Amino acid sequence: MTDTRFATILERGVAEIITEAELLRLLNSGRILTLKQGFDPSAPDIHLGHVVGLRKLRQFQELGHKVTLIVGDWTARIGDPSGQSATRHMLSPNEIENNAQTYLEQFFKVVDKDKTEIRWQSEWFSQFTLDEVIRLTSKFTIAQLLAREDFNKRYGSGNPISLTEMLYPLLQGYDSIVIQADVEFGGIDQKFNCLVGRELQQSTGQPPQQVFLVPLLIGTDGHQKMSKSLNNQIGVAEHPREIYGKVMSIPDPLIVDYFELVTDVPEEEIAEFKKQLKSRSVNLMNLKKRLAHEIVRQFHGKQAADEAQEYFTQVFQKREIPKETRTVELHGVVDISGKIEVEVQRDITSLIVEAGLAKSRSEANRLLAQGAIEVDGEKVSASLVSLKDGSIIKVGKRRFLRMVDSAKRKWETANS
RNA sequence: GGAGGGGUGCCGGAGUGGUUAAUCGGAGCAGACUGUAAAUCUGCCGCCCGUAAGGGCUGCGUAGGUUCGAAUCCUACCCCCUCCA
Repeated sequence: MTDTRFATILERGVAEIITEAELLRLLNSGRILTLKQGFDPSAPDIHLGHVVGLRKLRQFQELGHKVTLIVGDWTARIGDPSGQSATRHMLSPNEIENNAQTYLEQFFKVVDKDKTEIRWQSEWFSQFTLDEVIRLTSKFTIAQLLAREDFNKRYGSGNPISLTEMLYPLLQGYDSIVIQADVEFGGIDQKFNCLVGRELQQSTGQPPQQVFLVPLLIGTDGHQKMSKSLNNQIGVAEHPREIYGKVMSIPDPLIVDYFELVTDVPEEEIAEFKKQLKSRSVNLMNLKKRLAHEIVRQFHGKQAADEAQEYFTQVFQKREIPKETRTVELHGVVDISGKIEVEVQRDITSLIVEAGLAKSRSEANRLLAQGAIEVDGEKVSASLVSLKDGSIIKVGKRRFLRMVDSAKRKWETANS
């Protein structure tokens, strides 16, 4: 915009900035800004949806600013307002601690640890008195809270809203006062909560924080925002192959969004992609492979990304057996007298249940009946199958198992 | 304080005495097609035993009861929601 130095940071992957002019002024002031980011330790796993905002934090850090990460151990205790039947159990201090730990590990895959300060809500909320609660709540009216879209919808349609849900944004806002946040980051769905922080800061004479809202990333289902509870997420801590595969499975129209929001691929290149997509002069699958590679590399390094790509090509495009497969001991190939039996009969359904390729015996039976099980490339229909050392069992498209008989191997080395 | 509505499988939501492991939709899984895309078609979709045919167990908020038989009827209890005050 006005300043080319901040062009990318203020334009790419941004849903809304409140207020942009003020934020620009702060950026130009030369002051080290306090960037606020909060999280509830109730959901420790970070997925690509979170990464959109975290990447922004990172970009600000690269300009020299400082992140203050707030561990919402108190808001998590109240329970995030979203479930109707959500019988949310109180998190134990232990769980919170563990969740926070997991979260931090993943958080610092994106955000610079050295420029981050971690604060716990309990530092201030555990001392909170009723007097302070009353003072805090007195600053807001029901009408103000009902202005929030989701509350309003629920209220209008006769759905319940609990008091603690109303308290939630106030607590989050209070955090901003304590750490004197200059900018709060969040997804566009956090707009209301962040704005409450602004109001609260003003009411105590603090300059109001700027609010930096990023778009919500659509999940692998192609419709709804990425979220763990919708099971359409791609977690940053997932296995590289898994991340790669999940990216490959996103619907095509999402490709450009993903490039923009979760990769560093330059804007010009993305513009080129768009052009190519329009004229259909690019192979979509290759573009997607590039995307998947970029994303895996970001969290697990180039080597892992290469490996995941190779795996994908091999297993899904060429339909080959992956090089490394889980192995399972196949007993009984060598009989008591030491003679080698070439094959052994095994009950395939119980075998794949034991190996964890199917959840239950019933499921295994179903898979068998549906022709989803192959042994050494041959579809299996009876439950008794002949296996030998080195046999490969394939269940569905992507579950593999290699049978190994170490006794046989030993026998062979001993007799050679 | 008063009145009313409701608790069914992962989710939504039918079902008011037997043919109900429970209609239907979504999600999920598998097969065909394929680019682990989209679209489409087909099948599956509680657990256990059985190669199979088949059998057993558990299940409609909880606990009892009526009945040859209950998600469905009765009793008590628990929980949730809405409206009025």
